[in-house]
Amino acid sequence: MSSTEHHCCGHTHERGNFSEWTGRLQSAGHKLTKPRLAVLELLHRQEHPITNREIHAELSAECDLASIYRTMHLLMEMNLVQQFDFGDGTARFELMSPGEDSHHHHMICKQCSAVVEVDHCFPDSLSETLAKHTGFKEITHKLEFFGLCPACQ
Amino acid sequence: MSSTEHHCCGHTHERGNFSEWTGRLQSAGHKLTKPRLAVLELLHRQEHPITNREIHAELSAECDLASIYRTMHLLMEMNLVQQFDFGDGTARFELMSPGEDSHHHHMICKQCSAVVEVDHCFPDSLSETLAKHTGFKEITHKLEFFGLCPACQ
DNA sequence: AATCAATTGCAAATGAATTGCAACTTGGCC
DNA sequence: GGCCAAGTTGCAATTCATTTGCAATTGATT
Repeated sequence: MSSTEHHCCGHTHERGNFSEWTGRLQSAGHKLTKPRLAVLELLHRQEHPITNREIHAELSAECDLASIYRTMHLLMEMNLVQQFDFGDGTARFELMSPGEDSHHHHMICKQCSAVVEVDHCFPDSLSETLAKHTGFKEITHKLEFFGLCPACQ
Repeated sequence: MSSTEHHCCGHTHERGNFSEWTGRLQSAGHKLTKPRLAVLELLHRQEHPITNREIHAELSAECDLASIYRTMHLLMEMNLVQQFDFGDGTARFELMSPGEDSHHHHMICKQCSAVVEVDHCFPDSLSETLAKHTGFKEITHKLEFFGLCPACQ
């Protein structure tokens, strides 16, 4: 067991605390397995959304690809991750603090795929207008921006 | 040849004129083949974006699925169709009048998949704001709305 | 009508995501 | 600490959208 150095109190280098997520899992009756902990820990260190394949590339020793997909489904159901679509046909996921509204979007460079977070969200105001115009309810949206980053221009 | 009733002057029931698209294809050096004409004609009759599989279901007699995919790539390169992503893992396409700015979005019912066009789009000035904040250029975006349509509420 | 490059159909390949199932952990219980 | 049942995992096989290789066909040109 040389690759799993995460003891019960060894998380001093990380921002936030794991118990936020592990607690949620456990109190919902889910097991705290090695693959789930590994995936959570990896997600926790990311600055930007990451694909299941990328996660598997890092965790191939501790976790099967299929389990990563299954873990991600679970985390989605529990609203612990947000899924994004950067338009390249593979889903990307980002860990989300439970409860907190972490609604945001991204700007992706068409050339080098650099990612910048976009915290402003314009469509929220539009959603209400749209609700009136269309009669739809419970409106959500998907919005991502694409462009050329400074380095690629 | 009972299913292909499209003679050279028999388009009286259609809005717009085909030559807008066929002309573009031809003058760009592409052949006016039966599959391409069939796809264009079908796209031309659609109110909403349609998938390649849906197109193939209607045109299985005149056109192979692979050719539909290839035709769609061609039309995309030539900016004659717009591609949309309704979040279900299959691309949808909509014919676009050449030149004309047909930028728009959609509202899709999460339950019955009903589609409504959304012509409103937040002002371009916001894209400029983003450009300033992020340093990105040539900014485009993908935006779709999801909700419950009146019938499904 | 002949020619040739572009295009097609078919079948096989790719890549993301899902699933069946036997073997294996986790967490609760004694 | 060891046992057990339910929940999970790994692996392999499957599904579904999309792409591609290639030989046969077709459209445009002469």
